[in-house]
Amino acid sequence: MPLKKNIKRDSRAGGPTIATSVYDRLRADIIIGSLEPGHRLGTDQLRGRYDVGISPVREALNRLLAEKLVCFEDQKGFHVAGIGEEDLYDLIRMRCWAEEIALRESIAQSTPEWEESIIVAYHRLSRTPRSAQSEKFEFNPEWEVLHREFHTAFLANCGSPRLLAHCQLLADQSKRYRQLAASISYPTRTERDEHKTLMEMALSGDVEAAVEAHHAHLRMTLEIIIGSGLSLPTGKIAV
Amino acid sequence: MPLKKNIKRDSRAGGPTIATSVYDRLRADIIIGSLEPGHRLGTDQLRGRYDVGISPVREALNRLLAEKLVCFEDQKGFHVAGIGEEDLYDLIRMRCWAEEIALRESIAQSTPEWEESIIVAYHRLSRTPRSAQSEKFEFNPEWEVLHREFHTAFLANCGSPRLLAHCQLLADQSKRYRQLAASISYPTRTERDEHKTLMEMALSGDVEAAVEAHHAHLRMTLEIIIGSGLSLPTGKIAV
DNA sequence: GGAGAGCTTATATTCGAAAATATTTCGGTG
DNA sequence: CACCGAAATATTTTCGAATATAAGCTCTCC
Repeated sequence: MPLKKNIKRDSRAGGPTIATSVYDRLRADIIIGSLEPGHRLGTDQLRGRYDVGISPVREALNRLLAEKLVCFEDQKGFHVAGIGEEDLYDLIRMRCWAEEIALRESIAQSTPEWEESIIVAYHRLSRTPRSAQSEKFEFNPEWEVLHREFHTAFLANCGSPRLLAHCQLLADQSKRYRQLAASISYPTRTERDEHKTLMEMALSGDVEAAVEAHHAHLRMTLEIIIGSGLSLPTGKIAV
Repeated sequence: MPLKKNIKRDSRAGGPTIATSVYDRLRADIIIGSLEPGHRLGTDQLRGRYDVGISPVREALNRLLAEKLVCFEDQKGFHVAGIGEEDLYDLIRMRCWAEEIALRESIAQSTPEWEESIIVAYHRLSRTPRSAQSEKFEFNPEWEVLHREFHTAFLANCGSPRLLAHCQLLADQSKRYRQLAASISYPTRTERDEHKTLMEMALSGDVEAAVEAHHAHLRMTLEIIIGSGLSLPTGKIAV
């Protein structure tokens, strides 16, 4: 259950507003799945859940529209955006396009610093456990941060702030699917090996091999979920 | 000056909320430039400008974050996102990438309906005046709607809702630059000819020619603004 | 002269009640 | 039983005052 503390008690000077804190927690709850796709986000409900007033709740909800994790309709309020098979296809496809461009640009402008950042990111990621618990999959926030840094390292040299931002946004939108895939495939999938391959291919300078390895990695989420035969909840998709 | 009516007087049942109306007007004012890049968006100021309460103003501002037309900092409020030369380069480059993919996919899956939608959109656009006034450039909302429909027609067959949405978002983000370019180049630039070329190239089935014509068209905004020697206001860019 | 503390002013944020709107329930009629 | 309209209930949205925070200004001390 939600941890109901520290939002009101301490001074916020120089720190996040209540609205920003609610935003962070709402976002995390949607990504982890404790607020499920399609779920109504009623202001009274959230007020109770996060122990805050209506105004910060509404501010947070409006801000979450930017990430397409939330849908909104005038006078009908907000609900968690849906997920679905077709959307997953589209999202992975989109990620392959965007990240291919960024990867190609990054390799084309390869520098020693870029290469080193990938190696360091791989090293950090590989010494962190994928799951917070070993018997069953449990979201590990630390691994997630390092995982994002690892993947960002490949794209960071592309020279386009907007492209990089877009790749990040797509990665964020993939998180819900990735959590699902992780809980299905854990502990069978050896992501560490996949990450090593990505690094080696990128550092080899063989653009086509690097791109293909990258695509294969992104598609794994799709294959795991579709292969599981799991029926994804429908509900309105936000793109 | 802002038209201060019809927000409070009529029942809103089934229609847009006050917040949504403010959002629309704020957005339009930013794009047209009456709210300039870098401009502080104080809640008291906007309250007076749009004759509404603080809550709808804040709701609208939070929603505008999604389109990167507005920047926000906890406790420091909102301001209009900046524009700049480097950002313009990046944005055009990004648009070229994204729209190239969408155009290639659309041509690859060409259908008679797709072709017809382009022809109809061209016809509608070409019989509408670019400027609301002939002696000098004045924003013509009708032309803008048809212009967007024309460009969307080319990409709509790409089969990816997310890619199409992203192209739309990039086009929205380009609007400020496009208004600027239009006021510089009017009436010299003959956009109608450019649009005709785009149509012909796309319908010819020559993918490379169509893509190149498309890129050239997108780059015109960049060339007009850079060629004018105009110094773009700086200020924080939102990507 | 510069740095820091304290005070004042401006404005961002939050509060929670009131107003507006949507949804559900109930009763009447054909 | 089905449909419609009215009333009741639930929820969203807005209101505007109160509270919290940042920014600017002044004074004092080293």
